[in-house]
Amino acid sequence: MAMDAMSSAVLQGAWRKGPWTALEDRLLTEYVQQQGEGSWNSVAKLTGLRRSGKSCRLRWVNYLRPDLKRGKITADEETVILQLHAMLGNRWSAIARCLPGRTDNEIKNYWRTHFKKARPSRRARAQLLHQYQLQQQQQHRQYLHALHLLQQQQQEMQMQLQMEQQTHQPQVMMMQQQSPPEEDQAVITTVGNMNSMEAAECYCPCPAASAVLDLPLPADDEDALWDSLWRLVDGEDGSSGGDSGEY
DNA sequence: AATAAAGCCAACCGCGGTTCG
DNA sequence: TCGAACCGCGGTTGGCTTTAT
Repeated sequence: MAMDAMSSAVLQGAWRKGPWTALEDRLLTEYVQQQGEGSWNSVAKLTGLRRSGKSCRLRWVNYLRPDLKRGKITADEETVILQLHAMLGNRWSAIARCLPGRTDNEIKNYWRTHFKKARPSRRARAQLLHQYQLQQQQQHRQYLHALHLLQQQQQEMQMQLQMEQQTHQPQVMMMQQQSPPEEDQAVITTVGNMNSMEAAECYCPCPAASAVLDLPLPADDEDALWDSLWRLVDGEDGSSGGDSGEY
């Protein structure tokens, strides 16, 4: 009996895995037609399917749902995927909700196979560029602010030294105990401990990002630039191999 | 024609959030 | 309030198919 097999499977934890058969598909479809979606863990109890609730849900959502759109991703859908991915990142389910009939798994697989290491669309490139420019501007402002505070501090110390020389009074010690606000102190400490090269890297931490700011670029250099950018986005250090795990 | 490499996709796994008793 | 069960999501894997050599 199916129920006997199911009970045994449940008790032993021996859920069936691997590709679904036509019979399993039919049982699951009938279950959803009668019970509706949800309560996936009760599918095995009511149908005799030796599949976990998780597996049943996945099979239904990704393959059996009647509103699924079959066939290749169209150019329009591809555009939507690229635009939404530029905005949302790897939030596949959110992207899928904007593409009726497509599943998050389908979109995820499509992205991986078509765009994972490919040159981004113009819009996606513009977005990436914009992010870099904002980051650079923010770092530039922080750098200038830190420099300004450093100069102020140096001027104050010079004035103190001059006053000390003029009055021969130990006021310097008193003045040195006055501290700038905490956050300024942190910046001063950070920048103050840097040599000029480190400060420059703080402002402009990677060659690819620097190059972005120098647009427009010759077409030949642009490809190299985007390669650099992708490596940066992927977090590569130049020694990575294989294709598992990274986006 | 044989075979290695790459492409593709269905399915599984682990984790985090939500619901319920 | 807390813990177990359930659900959904993103990442990863395994295997089949197609393409290149």
